[in-house]
Amino acid sequence: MPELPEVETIAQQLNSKVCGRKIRQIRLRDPKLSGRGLALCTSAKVVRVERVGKQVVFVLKLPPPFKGELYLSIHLRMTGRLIWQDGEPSRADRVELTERFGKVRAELLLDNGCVFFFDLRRFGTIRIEPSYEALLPSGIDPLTAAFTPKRLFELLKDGRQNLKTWLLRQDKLVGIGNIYASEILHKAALNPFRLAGSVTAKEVRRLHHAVQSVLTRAIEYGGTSFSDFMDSEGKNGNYQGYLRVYQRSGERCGRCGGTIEREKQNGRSTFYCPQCQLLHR
DNA sequence: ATTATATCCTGATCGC
DNA sequence: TGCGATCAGGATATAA
Repeated sequence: MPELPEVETIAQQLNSKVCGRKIRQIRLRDPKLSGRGLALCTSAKVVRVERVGKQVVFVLKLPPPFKGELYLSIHLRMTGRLIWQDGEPSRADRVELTERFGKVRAELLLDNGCVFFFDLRRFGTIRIEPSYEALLPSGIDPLTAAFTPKRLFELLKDGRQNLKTWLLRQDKLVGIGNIYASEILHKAALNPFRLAGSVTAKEVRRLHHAVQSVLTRAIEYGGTSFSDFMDSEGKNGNYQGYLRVYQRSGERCGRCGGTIEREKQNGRSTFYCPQCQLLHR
């Protein structure tokens, strides 16, 4: 389940492989995927690969006579994976990859290798946009300078949802999913059941710091691998060893020794320590 | 207008 | 052994 750190990891890795390379062809192997605009990408050059929200975006420069850039966005949703393979993929390569990751949903053939898109549950999407603005989600990216405690406070202040559910809202902050929402609230020692709008200025500063530090640290460790995430090399991330609450119900809280619990909020599991996170409501 | 819920998918797991 | 039910959760369409 790729969230911001996992998508960032994949985008960085792919960028190092395909920056400056030429796209030879894009093949869609799943009729559920829209092929709109994809033909335009043939012979385009990859300017860079970057993360935009939770999307992996290939910034493309079109061959003459076209002008300007084109944006190929892949959203991995729940189970999407992008796996890089050097050189021309052989029949044996495909067989091996399919055994590991399932059916190929799409493939991007470049002049130095191939990006395979696997996606067990097929929630992921591919789309082409003619402008960068069209890609931008409405929420603010928590790893940009625009994300300040003041801004966070303003966003939170009218929130009538519980804090945990609020953190998952991509129209407010982009990139946080179910794993990091729990981790962030634990780090900030905040009650997941609190009304978002009830958080004080002091608490907002703690939350702001927790958002940035948890996400940054997770990127440093190459993301979290639970069941579905693997990087573009097909390897696991390492942050799962540093998770404090997620999937740790029944274990001891590393901060206060309390027992971590799991509870559903709006249909999604939340992991938290009742002893050090429920002090304020 | 804002928030809650159903939906999309498939494989793993569980109780009977 | 097998079968149906449940769970996992990102984002969106639809309902409340």
